[in-house]
Amino acid sequence: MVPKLWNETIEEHRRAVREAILDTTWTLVTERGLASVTMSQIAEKAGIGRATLYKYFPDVEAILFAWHERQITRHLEHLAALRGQPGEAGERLEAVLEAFALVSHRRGSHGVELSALLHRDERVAQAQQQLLDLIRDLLAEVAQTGDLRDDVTPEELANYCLHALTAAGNLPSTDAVRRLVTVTLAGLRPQR
Amino acid sequence: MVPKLWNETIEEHRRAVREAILDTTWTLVTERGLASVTMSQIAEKAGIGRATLYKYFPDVEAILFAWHERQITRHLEHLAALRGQPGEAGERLEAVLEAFALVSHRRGSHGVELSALLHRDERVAQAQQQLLDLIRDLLAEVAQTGDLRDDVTPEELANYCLHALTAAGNLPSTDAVRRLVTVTLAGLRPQR
DNA sequence: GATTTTCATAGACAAAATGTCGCTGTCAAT
DNA sequence: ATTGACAGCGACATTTTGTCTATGAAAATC
Repeated sequence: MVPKLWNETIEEHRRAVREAILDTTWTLVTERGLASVTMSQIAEKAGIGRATLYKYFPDVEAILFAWHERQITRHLEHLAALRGQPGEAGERLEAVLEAFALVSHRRGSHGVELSALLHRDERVAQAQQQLLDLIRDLLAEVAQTGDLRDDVTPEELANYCLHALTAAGNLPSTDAVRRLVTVTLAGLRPQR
Repeated sequence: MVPKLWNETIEEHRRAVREAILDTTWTLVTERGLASVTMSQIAEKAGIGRATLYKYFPDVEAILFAWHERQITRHLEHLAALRGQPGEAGERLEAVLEAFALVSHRRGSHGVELSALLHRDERVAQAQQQLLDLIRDLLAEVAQTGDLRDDVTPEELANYCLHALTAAGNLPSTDAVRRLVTVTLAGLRPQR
């Protein structure tokens, strides 16, 4: 799993080992379930000594934190790119929300499982906050155009959006995800 | 923690021990976090022998499953009672959704944490399904009155509701929870 | 009322997992 | 070429786990 001899620089090597640990751990979690994953198993499957593993992470939870942080960061980059594109604020909002819903849909109930479990972690919470900020700011933009209800703050609406869209994890088809986005957006519009 | 001598019937005693195990485990989880909770700790804190604990539950995960099942059952009874009261379908829907949101609000992020983690369990999934069914049926009733959008099935709308309302766990005040319910309901109404 | 059966409890043991220390060998800087 | 830094891992003490068995109290039977 991990190159035995260091062909690259040492820093690059450490990064590669770290990645391998993260991937291996995630594989084990999806295969055997969360509770049965041990440091011993991870080390063996990753092809490194158990003591070495402890040089990288203090325990299984820390590995899962790191894995989840990596996931969130990737998704954040994706969503930030969508948000930064040219166009109407309303359209960009829809694009971002749909992208988030599709991510939730792909990872199914597994991802939700962990994201909830790991909420307590400092860095994960921070990444989640960035996600919330991104939506909040976009909602504030939409508010400028008058296409947003004004009886609830963008902050609270962003919180509503993220939770509502995690429902995509339970849906069977991408069509259903589309409908979910539509419904969620309907909650945001100004009320007569 | 647990009565040493059996003053009650034996069945009653077992139930009491079981409850004590559930409560103790939950206390430990909230105090020290999920990963650090062991069967040894639980047995010690509950005041029973470790081997005895294994007669009740095979591992920590099973205890958490049971705890969560108990929680869901309690909430289900509460919500079912609200649903069965007399009155307009729309009003009962609002009452049920608000009650669910308040439950999510009270347990904060902790409860959500676990409810997600434990989704894989058979019985918990079943209980969650009952919750979904309850909302779905109520939504179908509302549909009869024409106060529900008809481009999405009650099934999917129920899924949307439950997830959107778990956002209450992140909210600071019950006023904010009220607003969340309002927004969520807005997503359900027929679109012009 | 005496007995037998049932079963809750916990002591004890083996196996597994954990966390750490120290030695070995490689990389990088001087 | 020498040396400091550090990745890797063997090995040990400790903790946790899972199970087996003995003890004794409650319930059932006679």
